[in-house]
Amino acid sequence: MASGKRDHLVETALDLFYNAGFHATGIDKILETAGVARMTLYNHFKSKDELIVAALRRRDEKFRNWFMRTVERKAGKPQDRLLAIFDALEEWFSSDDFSGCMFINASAEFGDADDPIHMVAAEHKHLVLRYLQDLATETDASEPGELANELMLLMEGSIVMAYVAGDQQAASRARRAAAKLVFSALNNPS
Amino acid sequence: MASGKRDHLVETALDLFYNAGFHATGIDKILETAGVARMTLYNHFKSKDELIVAALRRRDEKFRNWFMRTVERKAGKPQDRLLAIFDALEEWFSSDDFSGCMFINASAEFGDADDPIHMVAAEHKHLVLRYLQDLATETDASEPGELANELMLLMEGSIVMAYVAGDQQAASRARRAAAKLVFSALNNPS
DNA sequence: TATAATATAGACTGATCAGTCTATTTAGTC
DNA sequence: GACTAAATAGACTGATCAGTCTATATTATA
Repeated sequence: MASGKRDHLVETALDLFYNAGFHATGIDKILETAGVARMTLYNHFKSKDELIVAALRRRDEKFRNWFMRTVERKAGKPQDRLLAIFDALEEWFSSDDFSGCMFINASAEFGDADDPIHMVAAEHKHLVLRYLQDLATETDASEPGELANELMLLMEGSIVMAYVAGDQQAASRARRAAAKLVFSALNNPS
Repeated sequence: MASGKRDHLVETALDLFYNAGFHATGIDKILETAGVARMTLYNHFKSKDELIVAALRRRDEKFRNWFMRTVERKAGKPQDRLLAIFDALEEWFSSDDFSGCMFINASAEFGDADDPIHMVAAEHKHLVLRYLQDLATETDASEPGELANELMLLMEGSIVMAYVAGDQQAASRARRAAAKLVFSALNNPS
């Protein structure tokens, strides 16, 4: 058994960090919530920053799994899946514990691009972008890479508008814009 | 003289909060940097949170002034200005002290939508959106409100990709996507 | 020069922070 | 039952946190 305590700590830290922020969540709060002893944490992680990195890696794994499964459940044809992205986002935004994108939040608190925490956030965005590129490549888009980047911008923009400005329609707005860009990419061979 | 000390405190706090984050920046650091006494701060502000709100209000004022002036300097015709938005962003992204959008960062640390700090951030996004709507209304776009919302998504998305993922081309990518949406809005009366 | 407002230094509180250490107990393996 | 690894409680450090208080000094106005 590769330590269920470690798993439980990561999961607990993930929830607390996501809902209350990284600096605002103290080690004591995590230990108390997880019901785990202090030294158990420091036997598994060298520092709080390492725990943060572990929590972000788990979040990346869980989020992308959920995201890809949801997109692929909502639509079958490639170009439909490009729009289903925004249906998945809408579901996310309206869920009870939506607190924005944890990786945008992490970058906000750890702004140095060389910080390992920031680097995990960057990596997450690259992985999401790669997924969009995979989807776009399956369509007849003239430049799938460019289309994927455009949809990525709309995706990130809708996350920000939903979270910061509280725009309830951010996802559907992004979807309509995406439809135009997809249409354009499919009908404008360059 | 309406207290130059207060102004100096707000300005100093603005710089520190923007570069290092809100929780990570202590009162002591602000006082030391500003060269101001402790009680001077607490005579002007009831709490750190009030200072944060004041700093964000100043940032909103300074940023939007710079942004609008820059857009209007870069282009004259309404539809050109809609694209000049992204030239202004490119300038911002490549400046030395770019640390993302301070209001996105603030929302990340103060996630509760009812928090006065989060509310100032939301207000900022609404004001930026209103500016885009004003620009779009001056064009012949069939639905200027929708176009403005679409460009807003691209703008916020490019900020995220530039800051979190370190995408150096985020602004120019957004500009190309915006050009397609502007073209679509000008040639598809609905 | 007298008055009043503003700013000063710096001590102080009580809480919280991340991280270390020790001694004990629990749990799994042979 | 013996041995080993993992987890436990909890005290402790030294730093830092936001915020309060006091007594003094500076500054501007009248």
